[in-house]
Amino acid sequence: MKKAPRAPDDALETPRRRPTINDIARLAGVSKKTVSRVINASPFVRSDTRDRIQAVIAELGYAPDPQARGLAYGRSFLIGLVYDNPNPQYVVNMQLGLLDGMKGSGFELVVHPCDRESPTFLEDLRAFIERQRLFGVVLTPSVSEDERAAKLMSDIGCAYVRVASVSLDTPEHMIETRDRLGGREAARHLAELGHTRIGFISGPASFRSSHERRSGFEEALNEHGLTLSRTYVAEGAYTFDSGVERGRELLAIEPRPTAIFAANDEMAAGVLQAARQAGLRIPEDLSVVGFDDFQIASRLWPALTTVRTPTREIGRLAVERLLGRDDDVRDPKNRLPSLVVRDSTAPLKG
Amino acid sequence: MKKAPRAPDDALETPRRRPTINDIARLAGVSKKTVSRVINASPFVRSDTRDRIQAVIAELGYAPDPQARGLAYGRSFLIGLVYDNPNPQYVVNMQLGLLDGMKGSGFELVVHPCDRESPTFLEDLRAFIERQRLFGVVLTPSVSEDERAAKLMSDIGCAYVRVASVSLDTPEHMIETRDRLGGREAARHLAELGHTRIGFISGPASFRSSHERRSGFEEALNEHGLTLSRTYVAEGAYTFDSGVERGRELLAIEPRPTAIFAANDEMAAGVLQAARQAGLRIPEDLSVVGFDDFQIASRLWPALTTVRTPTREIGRLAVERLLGRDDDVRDPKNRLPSLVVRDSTAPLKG
DNA sequence: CTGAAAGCGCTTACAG
DNA sequence: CTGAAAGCGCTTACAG
Repeated sequence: MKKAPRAPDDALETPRRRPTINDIARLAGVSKKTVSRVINASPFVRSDTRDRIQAVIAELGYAPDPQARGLAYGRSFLIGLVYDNPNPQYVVNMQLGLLDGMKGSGFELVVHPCDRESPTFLEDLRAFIERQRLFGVVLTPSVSEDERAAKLMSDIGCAYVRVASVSLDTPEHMIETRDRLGGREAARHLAELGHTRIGFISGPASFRSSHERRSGFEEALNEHGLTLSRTYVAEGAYTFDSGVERGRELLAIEPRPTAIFAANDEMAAGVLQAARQAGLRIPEDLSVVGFDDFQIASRLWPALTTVRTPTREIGRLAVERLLGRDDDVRDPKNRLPSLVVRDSTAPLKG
Repeated sequence: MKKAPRAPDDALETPRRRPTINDIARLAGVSKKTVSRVINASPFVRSDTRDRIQAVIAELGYAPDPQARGLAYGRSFLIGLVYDNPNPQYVVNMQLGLLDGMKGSGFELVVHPCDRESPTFLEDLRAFIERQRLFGVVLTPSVSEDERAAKLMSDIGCAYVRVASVSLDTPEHMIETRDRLGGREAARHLAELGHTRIGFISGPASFRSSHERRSGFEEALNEHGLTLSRTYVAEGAYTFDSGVERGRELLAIEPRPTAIFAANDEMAAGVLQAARQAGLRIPEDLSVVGFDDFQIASRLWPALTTVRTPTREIGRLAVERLLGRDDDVRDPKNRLPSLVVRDSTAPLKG
C-alpha cells in the first residue's frame, strides 16, 4: 500500500518541521559552525557572511534549540529563582522583574521555593542546580543571606546573584536593596510630623533587612534630635500576628507612643488591629508606618503610610547582572526605597 | 613542565564528574540501552537485571541529564504555568501546588505570565512552548477560558490542562474548581443568618468564575425561599476600586441591603471601605462575604467571612493530570470551595 | 575568517 | 528480554 499523499498536512501550517542549524547552514552556503558563531555573537565572522546568515535566520524564523545548545555547552539556558520569602506579592513582583530582565535573551525562569530550616536544604538545592545544569540563580532574602548557599554556588560553579538589604558579597554577586534608606525615610516623616515618643517593631534578628531598617530609622531619628528609646522597641517576626502582639504591648506602655514604625506591612496591619482593639483612632491617636507597600497597604483602613521597595526593578537588575548585561547607565534612583504617604500618619496633636 | 598533581582537588568532593548513563552501564555490565529502559520504567527488563542496575544508580547517585534526555526524546522535561491572574496569592499558591505535584518527577516549573489582550499573545505563547519544547502546560483563569489558547496547544501537540470554574474541555484536559458550590455556600450562610435583602457584586462578565459564583449564589438563595433582586446586583471588575464603587452604590439604595456577597476578596475589601465611609458598622449594620480567602481576608477589620478555594490542592491535581499520575482515589472533598466564617457576618438584627 | 570531526548524554527504531 | 547503530541539534577543540 502506498503512503497516503500528505497534501492536507502541508496545507495546514502546523506540522512544518522547525528549522535547525543545518537548514540555515545549507541555505546560507556555509558550515554550521559558522552559523553557530553568528548565534553566539562571535566576532570572527566576516560581516557580509554574518548578514547573509542573519537574513536566512530571519526568513525561516529560526531559533536555536536551547536543549541541544545546553547539552553541548554543558549548561542549560535556565535561570533559577531560589527564595524563601513567604510574601506572595514579593515573590510575584520578583518573578516579573526577572522575566523583564531576561526578555528576548532566550533564557527561561525556573522557580525554586525552599526552606532554609529543612535538614536537606543544601542537598536539595545542589541536586536542583546540578540536575538542571542551571546557568545561574538569583537568591533572595533570606536565603540570599545564607553563606552556605553562596558557598555552594561557588563550589559547583553556578553563577549567582544575591539580592539583600546590604552588601554581603563581591559586587558582581550582589544587588543591594538598601533598606537602611527606607528606615531613614520613615524616621524623617515621623519627625517632621512632630512625633517624639516613637515605637519600633523590628523583624526577626536573623534577617539583615530587619537590622538595616532599624538602624536607618534610628540614625535618622538621631539626626532630627530624637532618640529611639529601648522601652519602645520590640522584636516581631515579620508576621501579622506578631504585629498584633507587639503592637498591643507597646500601646500598653505609659506614656503611650504616639507613632509606631513597623518593619513591614504585615506587622503594621497587626498594629492597626491592636490599636483598634485598644480603642485608639488612627491617625488621630496613633500614627503608623509600614514597610514594603504590598497590596495590603492600600486595602487597610486607614490606608497605610509605608516605604515602597521597587522589587520588580530590583529583580530586573539582578538578572541583568547575572547575564552580564547591566548598563549601569540607568538612573539609580528608581531602585531605592521611597516613602508613600497615605492616611495612617498625621501631625502630632498639639 | 609537568602537570601539577591534583590530589588537593580529589580531596574536595566538588569537582567529581557527574556519572552518566555510560558509567552505570559499565558498572552494571549491561548496555546503556538497558539502563535507559530502567530509567524509563520499561517492563522489558528482567527483574534481577533491573535490581542490579538500580543498585548501581543508587550507589553513584545517578540522575539522567534532562537536557540530553529531552534532546533525544524531542521534548523537554519542563512544565509551563501560563497565567494572567493578577492576584499574587493565587499565583504563588498555584505554583506551590504544581511543585507539590511534580516533586520527585524530574520535571521543573517554568513560569509564563501573559496578557490575553496583547496583539502578540498567541504568537508569544507559541514561541515560548515551541522553543523550549515544553512537555506540557497548565493554564489558569482567565487564559484557561480562552479557546484560542487551548486550540494552539492541540495544534502544536503540547499537553495541557485547563484549570477553570467549570468544564470547558474533555476530562483529561480539565480541572474544575466548581466555584458554583462556593456561591451556594455564601447564600446558605446569609440565608441562615436571616438576611433577605441581599446584594451581590459580580466580577466582569468575561470571567466564567464570576458567572458561576453568581448562579450558585442565586440558586441556593432560591432554595431557601429568597430571591436575588436585580436592584441589588451590580457588576464589578474583581478589583478593590470597583468594590468600593459598587459597594457605595448598593448601600445608597433604599431600602438598603443588609448583606452583600462580593465575588472576590478584593471587592469585599472595597465594600468594607464603602460601608465605613457610609458610617455603617460591620457586621451590625451590614454583613459582607467575599470569595478566595486570600491573605487580605484575615487582615481586614473586621476579618472577612469568605469562601476558600483550595488553590494549592487544585494546582497539584492539575500537574498530576498532566503527568497522567492522578490517583482519583483521594477524597475529592478537599478540592471543593468551603466557607470560612469570620467577623464580617452576623445574624440579621431583629 | 572558516570548516570537518568528534562529542555532549540520552533515546528511537531495528535486530536478535 | 537485551544490544549495536544512528541520531537528536548544537558546541568545543583543533586545523587551516
